[in-house]
Amino acid sequence: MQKKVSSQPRARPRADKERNRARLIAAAKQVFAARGAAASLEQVASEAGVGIGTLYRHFPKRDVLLEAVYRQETDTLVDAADRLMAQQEPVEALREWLLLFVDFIDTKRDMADALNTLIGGPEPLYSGTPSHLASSIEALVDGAIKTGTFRIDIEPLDLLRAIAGVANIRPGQNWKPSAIRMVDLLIRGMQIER
Amino acid sequence: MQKKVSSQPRARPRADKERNRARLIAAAKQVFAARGAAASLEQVASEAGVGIGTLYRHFPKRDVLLEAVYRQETDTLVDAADRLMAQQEPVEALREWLLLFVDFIDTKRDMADALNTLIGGPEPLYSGTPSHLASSIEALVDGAIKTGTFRIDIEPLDLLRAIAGVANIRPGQNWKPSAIRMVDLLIRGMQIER
DNA sequence: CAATATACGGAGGCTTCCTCCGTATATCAA
DNA sequence: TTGATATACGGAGGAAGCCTCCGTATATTG
Repeated sequence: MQKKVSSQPRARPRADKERNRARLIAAAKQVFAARGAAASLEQVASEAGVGIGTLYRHFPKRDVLLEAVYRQETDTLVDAADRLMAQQEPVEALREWLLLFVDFIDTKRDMADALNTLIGGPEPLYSGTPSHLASSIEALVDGAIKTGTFRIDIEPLDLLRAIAGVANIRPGQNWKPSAIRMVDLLIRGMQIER
Repeated sequence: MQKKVSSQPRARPRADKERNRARLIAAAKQVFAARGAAASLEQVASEAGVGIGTLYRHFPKRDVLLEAVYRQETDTLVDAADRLMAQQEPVEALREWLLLFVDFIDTKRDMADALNTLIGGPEPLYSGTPSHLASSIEALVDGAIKTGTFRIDIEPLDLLRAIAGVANIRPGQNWKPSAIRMVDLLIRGMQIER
C-alpha cells in the first residue's frame, strides 16, 4: 500500500547543516569562555541563533561539542609536536611540548572546569581524540626513549593527566608555575640516572 | 513595642540536630557509593529519613557533605602518615604513603566522579581540608628533604594532584597500576641524582 | 516547478537544585 | 510539671537545565 518505495539519497548534505554546525561551534566557544564549560546548552543554541533541537542533533552529548570547540587548538598542538621533533633533541622536544600543553590549558583556563568535565567524563578528551594528542605524546616519548637516556613505564598519556591534575584542580589560582615545575619533575623522573 | 526582649541562648544544641547530621552522613555515604557522587541530594535526604531542607541546613553545599563523608577516611590517612614517619626511613615513608593515597582513591572509586567534582571545584577537597592531607604530605616531604637526598620545588599537594589526575581521569578503567608507577616516577624525579 | 529527503525549532515532560516559612519539638526556668 | 521559646524540621514550589519528539520548513534534484 505504499505510494512510493523509492528513496533517492541526496547527493550532498544540505547547506544549512554545515552552516549551523559552524555557528554552534563559534557560539559554544564564546559562551563556554564566558560562563565556563558548564554553561547552559540552551544558551549556546540561542547565541548561535538556532533551536535547541538543532544543537542536540549536531552534538548529542556535551562532550562532543566541547571536543569540536577544542579541535582547532589541539590541532595546533599536534602540529607543534611534529615541528619540535624535527628541530630539537628528543628529550628537549618532549619537555617543550609538555610546556606547550601547559600553555594550552592556561589559555583556555576560563573553561578549566570544562576541561575537568571533559577529562573526568567517560568520554575523556584524551581518549576521545586519540589520534590527536595521544599519538603526539606517544611519538615524543618514543623519540626520547630511543636516545637510551630515557625510560618510562607508564602510559605517555598519563604525563598529560598528571599535568592536568596539577592544573585543573585549582581553577582560579596561579597553578601555572606549579605545572611547569611538574613538567621538569616528570622529565627528571624519566631520565635514566647515571 | 516588643513583648519580650530577652533571648536566652540554649545551653546545648538540640539532640535531633546531631542525630540528623549523623544520619545524613551515613545515607550520603551509601547513596554516593551506589549512584556516584552526582547522586541527587533529595535522594540522600529521603534515604536519611529527613526533609531536603534539613539536608541543606546541615550541608549548604554538596562539597561540604562530601567532605564530611570522607572525613573518616582522610583521618585514617593522616594517622598512617604519623605511623609511617615513625617507623620508616623518610623517603620510603613518603613513597608508602603516596601508595596509600592511591588505595584511598581506589577504594572510593565508585565515586570517582565525585572526587573529580570535589577536586575540580572552587572548594577542593585538598584545600578544603588543609589541616588534613595537606599537613600530612607536607610533613612527609619535609622529612624526605632533611635526608639531603631529596628535593622538591613544587607544592607537596601537587604530588597528590598529579596522582589524582592519573587516577580520576579514567573512572572505569584499571588506572591503578598507572597511578602506582606514577608514584615511583615522582619519587625518582625528586631524588637528587648522584 | 513539483516531489521529497533533510533539517529545523521549540514546546513540554522530567529531573534536580535550593529557598522560604509555617509547624513541630527539645530544652529550660519556675 | 508545665509553659515559654529558641531551635530545628519538612516539604511545597519556583527556577533552571536536560533532552526528546514530531509537526513544519526548506534545500535539492529531475
